[in-house]
Formats: sequence, C-alpha cells, structure tokens
Amino acid sequence: MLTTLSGRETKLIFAIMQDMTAIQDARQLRLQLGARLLDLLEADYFASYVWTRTDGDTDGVFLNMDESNLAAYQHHFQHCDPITPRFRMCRRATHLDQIISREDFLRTEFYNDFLARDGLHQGMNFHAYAANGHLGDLRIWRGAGKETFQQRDLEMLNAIGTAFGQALANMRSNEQKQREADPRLRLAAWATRHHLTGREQDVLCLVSEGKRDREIASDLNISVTTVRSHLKAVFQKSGLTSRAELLASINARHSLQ
Amino acid sequence: MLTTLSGRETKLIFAIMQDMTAIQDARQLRLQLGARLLDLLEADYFASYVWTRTDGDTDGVFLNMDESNLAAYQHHFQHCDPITPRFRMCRRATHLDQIISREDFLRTEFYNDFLARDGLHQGMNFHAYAANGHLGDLRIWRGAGKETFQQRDLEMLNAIGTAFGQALANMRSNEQKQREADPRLRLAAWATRHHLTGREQDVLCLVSEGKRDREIASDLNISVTTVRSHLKAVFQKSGLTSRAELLASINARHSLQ
DNA sequence: CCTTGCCTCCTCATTTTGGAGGATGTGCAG
DNA sequence: CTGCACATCCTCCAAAATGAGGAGGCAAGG
Repeated sequence: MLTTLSGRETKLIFAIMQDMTAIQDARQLRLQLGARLLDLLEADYFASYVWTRTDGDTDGVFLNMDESNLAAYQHHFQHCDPITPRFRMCRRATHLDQIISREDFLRTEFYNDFLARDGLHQGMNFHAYAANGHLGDLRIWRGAGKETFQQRDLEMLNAIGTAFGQALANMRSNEQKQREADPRLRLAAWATRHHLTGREQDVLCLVSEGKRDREIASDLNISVTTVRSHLKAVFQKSGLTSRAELLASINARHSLQ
Repeated sequence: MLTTLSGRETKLIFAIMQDMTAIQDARQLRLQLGARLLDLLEADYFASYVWTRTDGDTDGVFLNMDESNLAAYQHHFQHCDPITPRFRMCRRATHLDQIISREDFLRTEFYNDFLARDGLHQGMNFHAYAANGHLGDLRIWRGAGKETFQQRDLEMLNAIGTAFGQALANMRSNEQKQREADPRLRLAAWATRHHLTGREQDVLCLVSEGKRDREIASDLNISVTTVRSHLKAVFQKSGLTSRAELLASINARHSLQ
C-alpha cells in the first residue's frame, strides 16, 4: 500500500520515532507529535485527547485551534458531535468520508456552527486502544481549499498512531507502577479498603511514619487515649493486632488488589 | 542527506517504530530490531551488546553469528579487538572505514583469524550512550562479495540507533524504579547500610513482615531472648527505637540513598 | 425527635517491646 | 594462641502497645 517517502517525510518519520521513545510525558509527546504530523501530512489543525486513568476525564492538547471554539465544544457541541463517536469505533486511522457522506456532513449543525467556524474541512482520526479500553486519539484536519486526505496519508497516520498508542500505554503502565509504589497512595487505598474514618486515617498515617502514640497525640492535638481509641478501631476493622502487622499489610505487594 | 525511502524500507521503518514502543524487553527488542535491520540494510550479521547496570557485565544478542566463533571472542579476541574500542568512542553510527583503513584492517589478526572466519567483511556500529555511561550497541555486518555500506545506510542506522538508545535508557530507568520499589531489595540495602549481620537481617526481615518476637523465634528456631538480642543490636546500629520506626525507615523514599 | 456515626476521653488488665546488664560457645584471622 | 565477631541464651525492669469495657458531645439524616 504505502509506497515511498520523500526526503522531507523520511526526516520527519525518524524525528517522530525519536520523539516517541524520548518523550515520557503524554502532553509533551502529543504536542510534539502534533507539530510533526501537521508538517508530515500537510494539515492545518491538530487535536489530541487522552482519557485519564479511572474516571472518564479527558486531557486535550491542540494546535491552531481557536480557544473560544474549543470552549464551545466543551460546553455544547461535544453533546451533539455526530462524528467523533463513529471515529472512536474505528480501530485504525479513519477518514471523515469513511464514516459519513460528504453531503450529510455538510448539512450537520456540527459542521456549520462549529468545525467550519474554525476552518476544519477535511479530517482524519486515529483512536488508540489498549486491552482495558480507550487510551487517546490523534485528530488531524485540513482547512478549506486543500484537497482531501489520501490513502497514503491514512497509512502514515495509522502507523504512527499505532506506535503512539503503544507509547501511551507504556506511560500509563509506568504511572500505574509509580502510583503503586507511592506510600501515601498505598495508605489511602488500604484505608479505603478497610473503611477507615478520617481520623483513623490520620492516626494510621502517623503510625506508618513510625511515630509512637504520644507523638501522634501531640501531632494531632488530641489525647493519647483518643489515639488509642482510633487505633483500636483500625485493628478491629482490619483484623490485625500490631502496628508492625499494619505497616507490613499496607506495604505488601498487591496491596492495591 | 537522507533522501527517499522505498516502499519496502518505509514498511520496515514503521515496523521498527512500533517495535521500539511495543517491546519492553531489551533482549527481545534487539532480536527483533536485528532482524529488521538486516532486512532494511541488506546486511547479513547482527550483534548487539548491552551493558548491564552497575557491574560491567554484557548481555549479547546475535543473528547469523557462529556459536563457536562467539565463544572464541569471549575467550580471546575481545582482548585484542582493535576496532570495537574505536567504534565505541563514536557517538553516532560509524562505518568501519571511518576508524581504520581498509589496508590496515585486512592485515589485523582480528580480521583474519576471527571476523573473516565468520564471513564478516563490511561493518557499521552504533553505540548508544546515556548521561551515566554506555548503554549498548548495534553492530551490522555484510558478508564477502557485497558492496560497502553507504552514507545512506549510516544515516538510517544512526536514526534508528538514537531511538534505540532512548528505548534502552527507558527500560533501564524503569528497571531501576522497579528495583527501588522491591521490598526485599530495600531491606537488603538498608541492612547493608547499617552493617547488619546475617542473623540480624533474618530477624529484621521477619519483623518487616509484621511478626512478633515469639513468632520470629519459632520461625528461626531460636529463643525469644535471642531474637531480642539481635533486635537490640539492630536498634543500636540504626539509632532507632521502635519496630514501627524501623519499618518506616526501610520503606522511606530515597532509602537507596 | 431520635438514631447513627464519628470524635473525643476515660479506666483497668494484659501482652509486647525496648534497654541494661550479662554469659557461653564457635569459628576465623592474625 | 589470642583476640574478635557472631550467634545463642539469660535476668530484671520500665515503657509502650493492645484489648475490653465504658461515656459524653455533636452533626447529619430519616
């Protein structure tokens, strides 16, 4: 399918390969990749969202997109966006024409009141998936007057998108490992698992720093007997019987399930 | 410099880009990369060493190289290898001709008794470095009768090598983080730092699992008073005064300096 | 209004731990 | 052979932690 690359393209592809391994931050990588892709694909607009960890939060990165228009998308148009859901269903680089006919597209409110206003006429998307769900995407658009994207452009976006998806997945898994190694988060997870109250967590936190009841009491401005009461509750709830056991349990591998 | 890529080359470059992000194991990555590079550069032999962590250990991976010849290198020729040290000094892809004249090369024992025996005539190396030293390399050779590598080949190897170096560095840093997060290694590091004896470490290890003196004693088949003696020594050496403090200290961030 | 959960504080009994001082045997290196 | 380090065991004591029983106050929600 994909035939040859010009010198300019080759240079960009190698630059992208290096970005992909060198840049370890998802935002930076997408900004860099966006600039390269606009250059490589002779496109004008770039947007990329990633879906953050557990909650459905998105983190968007944009090039040449109008701020106020983006705000409008956040508030209104994302709810009547007829194309992104269809793009999302495709596991490879997809051309706008593949998911909606040009005629229908030009009639949508979404195009006329939103995309056209920013100058977006020809689009390609790549949506990256990992085993556990949607990772993020790359959205490339050309302005009015330019010709539509070709099969060749799709192939390039697809190849780069695939590697991009891998890179995102790696960052995810590294973040995950980082989180699992973070003592505070381990503690919080453990506390949640055992349904500790706020104060019980406060006490446990200080216990995990190796402090004695007396120190904890003075740190929290409560009496030693109160500290002991909270601690008693922690033991009750966890079924453990000593501070050392608590710390071992909190720091145990797989303590986040 | 680098001009255009053929369809075959383009396909391989994209495949390499994906390997570079997808493969997280240094050995596997090099094997895969080796196969792709031989294909891409129309070469015949591939070798790649990485220098492991602290000790100067090397881990080699090879394609089409003769086993017995490799053993000979390990035992003898690595000590009179006149070219690898020079290759190593170059921070970018380097052609054999750039570090030694063809005439001189053909006169070396190393070529006549070692390389030529395996059929290695034309070579290119890429050595990857990180801030803290040598990471690893990619060595590409062509057999007799083939023409020498061109500037174009060097450019490709250089671009791929750069990304490869990054990928290696990432794996290194991930391994490092993994190690820092491993409770056993944290404990061992802590023990070393405080000059604990073997038995003291045994006791400390069980303490870190949350066990009581009595359990530790029965686990180690010693009396409770002995456990306390060892523990006393641990407190003495560390300057700490409670098990909880011990555990907190062992699990503290930066506990590996 | 009344329950429920949480935070605060208490006592008394018991167990566990830490600190101080030993003693003994074994093995190894100077 | 003579220290020396190490592992093993001991006593006595005080401090800390744990377990079991409370009680009062306060705020949110049915």
